[in-house]
Amino acid sequence: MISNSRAAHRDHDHERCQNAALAQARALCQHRSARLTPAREAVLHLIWHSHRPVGAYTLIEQLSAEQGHRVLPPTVYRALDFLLAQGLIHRIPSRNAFIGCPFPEVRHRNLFLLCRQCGAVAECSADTLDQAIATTAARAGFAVDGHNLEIDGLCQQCQ
Amino acid sequence: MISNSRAAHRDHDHERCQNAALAQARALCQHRSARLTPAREAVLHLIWHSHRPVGAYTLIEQLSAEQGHRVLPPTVYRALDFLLAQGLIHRIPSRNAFIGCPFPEVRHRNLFLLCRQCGAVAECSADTLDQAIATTAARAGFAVDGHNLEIDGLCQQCQ
DNA sequence: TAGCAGATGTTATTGCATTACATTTTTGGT
DNA sequence: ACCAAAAATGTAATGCAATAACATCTGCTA
Ligand SMILES: [Zn+2]
Ligand SMILES: [Zn+2]
Ligand SMILES: [Zn+2]
Ligand SMILES: [Zn+2]
Repeated sequence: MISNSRAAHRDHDHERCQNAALAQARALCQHRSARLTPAREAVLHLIWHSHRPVGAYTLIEQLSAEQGHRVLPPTVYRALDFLLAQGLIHRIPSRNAFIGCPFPEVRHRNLFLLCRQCGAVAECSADTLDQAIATTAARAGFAVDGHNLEIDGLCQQCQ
Repeated sequence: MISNSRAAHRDHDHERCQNAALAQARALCQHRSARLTPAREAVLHLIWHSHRPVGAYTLIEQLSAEQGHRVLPPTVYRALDFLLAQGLIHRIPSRNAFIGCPFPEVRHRNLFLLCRQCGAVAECSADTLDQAIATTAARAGFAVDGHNLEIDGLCQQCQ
């Protein structure tokens, strides 16, 4: 099992998270010949501002402030689409919000731990759990493409 | 494990599903002294029209047609809130839509099988899977309130 | 240098959900 | 039966999330 909950749900030097994520994104995009343009990188940087999911319109506001002129929805949504396609961010459906992926180089299913107190979201990837999900689906004769698991509760810090 | 996938993802006499759901809802509300008013029952009936999740604005249209006058959003959302609180329906966040719960009398976590072909959604309750989720969360020091698991893929009929 | 594909700018619209306040209906105590 | 409180419903307006459609620009390649 890999997880970023130790960082996400604790006090930590978050600039390291942010810098690491940006560096990794640049490396990954270079390797894939995908173009991490300034606009896309700016959105990714804003998303990594914290471990809390961010709404698209919040990003629009922040980006507008940063760039000194009014940024419109399609600009941000296009950047988000790119980042989603590259697996650099995830969308949290229950929140209509986006969060940075801490391990974009690894193919993985979606598994999030959402703390109702501090709002931070950690991501995990657990093969045993993915297996259990596959098994359950198989018992219903269901062929799995993918899944999204959101676990609500309290992180260790907030208990 | 309990599941309605045998019915939801196959040809079947769906009126029986609908009638059973309505009857059960009435019984449950009576037992709880919760008021399943005509408006609420009408919404529940519409939701049980099929095994596909329904959006709120679709319900608004259908209810308007049924009642012969313009029904406004808060009317439907209030009914939905009631039905959600009673566990008679669930919201599927990834679809912004609602679906009837086939076993509202049993306390359970959310686990849905969404067929990308036919659009039907089956619901399951699997203790072993709930356990696996709890275990995974526990390993991250996370105290679980609840979870929502949406599995995308193809149902047996559509494979 | 012409053409193309990808990326961005711009305007408008659609869909989903809630706030706030007025009115009506139901309920339980007298 | 009567009244007050609570619950439910009606109504208007608004806010937030996402997309459609079309124009323009940029960088690459033939
Ligand atoms: Zn961090
Ligand atoms: Zn991820
Ligand atoms: Zn049915
Ligand atoms: Zn259910």
